[in-house]
Amino acid sequence: MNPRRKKNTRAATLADVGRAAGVSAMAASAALNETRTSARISPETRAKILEAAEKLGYRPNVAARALVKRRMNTIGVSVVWYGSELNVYFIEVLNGIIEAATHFNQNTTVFTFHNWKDDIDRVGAVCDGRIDGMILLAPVYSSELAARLPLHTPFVALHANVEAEGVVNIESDEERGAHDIVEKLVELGHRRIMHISGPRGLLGAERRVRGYRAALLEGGIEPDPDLLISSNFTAIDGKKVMLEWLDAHARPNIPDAIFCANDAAALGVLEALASRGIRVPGDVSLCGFDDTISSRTTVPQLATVRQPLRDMGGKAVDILMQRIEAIHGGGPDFTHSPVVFDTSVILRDSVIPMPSAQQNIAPDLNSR
Amino acid sequence: MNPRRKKNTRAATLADVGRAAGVSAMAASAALNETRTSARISPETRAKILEAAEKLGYRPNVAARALVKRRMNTIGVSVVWYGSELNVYFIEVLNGIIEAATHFNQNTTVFTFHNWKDDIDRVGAVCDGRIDGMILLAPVYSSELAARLPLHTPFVALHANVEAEGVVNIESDEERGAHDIVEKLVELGHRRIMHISGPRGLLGAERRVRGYRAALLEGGIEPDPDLLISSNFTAIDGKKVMLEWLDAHARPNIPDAIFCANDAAALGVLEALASRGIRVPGDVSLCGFDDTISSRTTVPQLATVRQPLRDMGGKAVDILMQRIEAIHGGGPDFTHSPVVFDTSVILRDSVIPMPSAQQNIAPDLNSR
DNA sequence: CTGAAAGCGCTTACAG
DNA sequence: CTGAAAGCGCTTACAG
Repeated sequence: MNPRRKKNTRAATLADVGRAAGVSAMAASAALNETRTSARISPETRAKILEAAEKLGYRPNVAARALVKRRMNTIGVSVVWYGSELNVYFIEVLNGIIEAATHFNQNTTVFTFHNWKDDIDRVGAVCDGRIDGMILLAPVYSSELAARLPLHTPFVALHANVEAEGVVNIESDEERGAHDIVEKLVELGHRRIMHISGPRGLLGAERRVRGYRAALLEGGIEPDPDLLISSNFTAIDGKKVMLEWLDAHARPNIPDAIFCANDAAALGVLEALASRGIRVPGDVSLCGFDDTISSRTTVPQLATVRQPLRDMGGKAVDILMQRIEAIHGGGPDFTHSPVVFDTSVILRDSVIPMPSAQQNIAPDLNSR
Repeated sequence: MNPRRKKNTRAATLADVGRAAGVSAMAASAALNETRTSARISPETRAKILEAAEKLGYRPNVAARALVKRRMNTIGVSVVWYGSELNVYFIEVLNGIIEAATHFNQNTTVFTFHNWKDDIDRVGAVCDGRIDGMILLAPVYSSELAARLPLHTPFVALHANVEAEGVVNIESDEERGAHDIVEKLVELGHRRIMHISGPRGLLGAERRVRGYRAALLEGGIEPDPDLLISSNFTAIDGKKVMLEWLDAHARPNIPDAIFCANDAAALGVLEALASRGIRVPGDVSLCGFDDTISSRTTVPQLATVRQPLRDMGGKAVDILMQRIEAIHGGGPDFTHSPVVFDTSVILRDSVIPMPSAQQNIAPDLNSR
């Protein structure tokens, strides 16, 4: 256009391709898209078009296509950052989401918020044509706020802490998982079992507390309020509350075992214990929840409850895609009932039988 | 909610807003965007327009806007997954990227590839208007391939392993970092210092090897080829190569200290040593590189070289934004020279003075 | 100061 | 079978 050489090379358009091949832009579109109607393009013409496109490095402009197709081929993921650390839980789920999205030829874009309550409008604001659907990751909001989500965008939630009408939730049997790992600790001879919970009131945190209490009671152990500490699912806070507890209690009173509401908190606890010279698992057994990468990169490796985070992320995409297809017509209908995944206990080096149960064995051998 | 169950709720358009307010779509646009020309909208009209927009839940369609503005307000991040595990290095960098992008009001979309060499075309394919610029994370490709990157999209690389023309690279002084930590080991009395490197040939791996060698030579130690092992930056392979080396060597020949090319490899080495009853740091000192979260969650905590990964991610966004602004006119010019961050040695419990230098001290006291 | 028109790049539906 | 036209939703540039 401009005879003066401009710095920014402009991307080639369909019109450019058509011009180079001596056909109309429309013919180029038909040939490149292999639409039904492209049968009418003669093989030679089509070859010329493909060649021109290749030579010009033609890429269909996604915004233009989206405008007419009303489809961006992109799914959004909304997540809140607590503090400023992206946690590993999120990464595992994102892993599954990206993988599944790629399988459907969809892009994934991540939106981060500070706070579900205040930012729910921003979640809605993002539904402006840039995404075809949205996955809400561990959302916490009121149902009134949830009602403000735009109707024209389909939503799927994962680990939702509140039920929103018409939003399918993907979850795991957290209460069962918590129960099973605490039951295991009891079987191994531990009696004074501490739980470092998530924020009280959140569905996920409460379910884990319920499982913990149930397993204790089944084992004939009366839950000790002094051994139930509330934290917020982060390593930093896990470390903090553990140190505070240790400061307030004499060394002989440390628990036999500690069950943390998630792996991140367990990492913080591990740091706190190490800094006070309390050995894991020699002095206290420790376990987490989630089976994130980090549970395998601690030394000792962390016993935990596995929820198939990656699969759960993938499932969220599957369901979201069904809803998107349904909206765009043609797709089969979808279900509104929550999807519940099983959990399983993963025993690793951080948990050993209560030492008193084997006091004739030298301490060294406990850690192999 | 909707009793009519109108499935296909369509998002409100500017025309809808204009109609509701009794003005043209263009007037609505001017009022809502507060453009210079919007001064001409009377306060009453503007109020009516804002009210109508609010009531209709109007959101400017991003695809339409992008089409005319040639701007998506989205930056892409390209990353290769080795195996199927997203590693912690990536998480830290992504943290910084998302944070900075949010600050500039930009979205971040992550593209994952299997292999830089084969997928470089796919990196280009993604430059189709959906992103305004791209960050390449630790890319490995040939400069010929790099030349195929679309000219119309600005790129910034982080930890690039090959230099591509016109692509600014963000890096850290890895050679210096490796040198400094090995120098420290020498100062502490260690002589037989092993290095478990990254894949030979990769820029980052070579720089660390060079720093290692230089520090040895400065300390009057002739590098021993038997103590230089090549691995691939993963925990799994780090464990494997360490075990192989131990199998091939008699116990008295184990090194005084081991410097791993990254933290992940060091975790694997830690496992390998533990499985053979070799104590860290009692029998051998160990250190990594990167200062990822995992270096703080091992017992003992891992000495390492810190590179400010998060800041580096943020810097990549800063520079990319400059280039994007420059292309869209108006912005200040940008530099093509690489940006080099400082590294620093972080000493932690996994490194102690060479025991022979303090043989009168009981082993227990070494680990506090 | 105002509104009508053109155009971003593409696809779909419709005449010829 | 083919090309010309309309339109997706928005903003910019241009007449009145």
